Amino acid sequence: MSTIRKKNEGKILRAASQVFASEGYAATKTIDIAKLAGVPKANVYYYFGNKETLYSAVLETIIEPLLSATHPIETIDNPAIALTEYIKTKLIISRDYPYASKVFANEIMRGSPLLSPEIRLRLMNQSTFLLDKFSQWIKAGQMDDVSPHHLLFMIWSSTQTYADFSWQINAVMGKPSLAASDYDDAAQLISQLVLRGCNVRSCDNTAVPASV
Amino acid sequence: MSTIRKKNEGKILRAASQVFASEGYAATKTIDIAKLAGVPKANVYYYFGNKETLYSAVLETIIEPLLSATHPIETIDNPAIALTEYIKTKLIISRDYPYASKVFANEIMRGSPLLSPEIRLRLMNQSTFLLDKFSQWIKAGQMDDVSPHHLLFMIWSSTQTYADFSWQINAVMGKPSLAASDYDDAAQLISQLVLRGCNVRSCDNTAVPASV
DNA sequence: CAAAAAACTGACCCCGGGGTCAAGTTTTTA
DNA sequence: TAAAAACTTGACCCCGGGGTCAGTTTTTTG
Repeated sequence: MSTIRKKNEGKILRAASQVFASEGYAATKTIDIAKLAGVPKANVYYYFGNKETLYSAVLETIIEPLLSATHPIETIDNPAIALTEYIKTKLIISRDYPYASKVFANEIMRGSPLLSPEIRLRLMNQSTFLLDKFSQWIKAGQMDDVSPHHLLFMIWSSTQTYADFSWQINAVMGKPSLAASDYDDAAQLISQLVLRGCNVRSCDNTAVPASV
Repeated sequence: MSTIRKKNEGKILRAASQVFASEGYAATKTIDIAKLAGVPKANVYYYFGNKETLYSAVLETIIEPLLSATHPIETIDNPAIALTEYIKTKLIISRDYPYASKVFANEIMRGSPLLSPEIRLRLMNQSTFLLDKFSQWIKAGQMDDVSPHHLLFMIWSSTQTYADFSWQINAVMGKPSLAASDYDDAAQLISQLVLRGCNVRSCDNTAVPASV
């Protein structure tokens, strides 16, 4: 791929992420993406063919980070550390890919009509893996007998919310945007609720946050 | 208001909730609302004037339940019971108003461009009230010194997610729709995480769920 | 350095969906 | 029971936005 192509696809993709995130797929006008990217509208079509392909390309950008977010759960034995790291990773995704995260969330809300079946499958496999892992930990007595499904939904939603509802969160926090420390605070709170709430045992008792 | 008007406005409003929820504002065609309601498109305009007014009317339907959800926090002194009831109420809203909840969530995600300033204000006041209450409990030593903001976001997101991401949740649960007991399980899990996670003290120790 | 390939762009097409309207029909009112 | 008010509806208008294209410029290739 020529460097010109790479550069322009990048510009358009970044602009598209922003506009799709703030307007939603249907309300997005390709002319607005073009304007934000600083290219004529016809160029958007030259590089991506049509609006839906461009949208799919935006979706693709978040899949990789999303699929590798489970890395801590796959590689760390200690459930307290694994969960803490997973939560941290999910929050970092919300922070570092705010636009694509939002686009992805919207897609899922609509029943993922434009998501490729292959990606759907990989995401379903990932959630099955997570549920299995939680069940194992419960069986092994490493955490209380909570519902793995609902625990998973809680972790997903409370981390994802920082991207999806950033407007609301900024308003309630009374600031125009969150600082790195705010994400740290969120990670700390969510981890604490999960670890203490499920009574997660840590082998080396370094992972459970100190109580007051 | 004539009964004919009431009946038809109701039909159209219910249809509109569904279509707006599943398609989003921009992608919704008024003809689809009309079809679902079983009336000609011109009737939709006869009763609601235009698409945006109809959309606002749908939004209005969820405001009342949403604003009264804080009732437990306002009236119950015991934080353990108050929080448990609040979480339960929020989940019931997700369950009983799945369409309007989704429409509302979408509106908030977009920075609430179509929400009336008056409602915005009332919602902001409500969140300030909740934050104050949490702070009071912390100050009074009734719960650990957690971040009220992040705790609030966690409660909002983990209850709201059952409406917003119902597709995903049903898929991961492996069923076409959730049963009442699933919502009970969710309420139980979320309450447990909050109460134990924040070490909420209950005056009469009936509210903290038993550990395993 | 020519000619082929890639990139660029303004002008244009076209259709789908929001919204209107005029001519009805039904219901209410006095 | 008549006429006013409320309701119904098919047909229509219109424009905005997705998408195209032909002609040009720039870059690459051999």
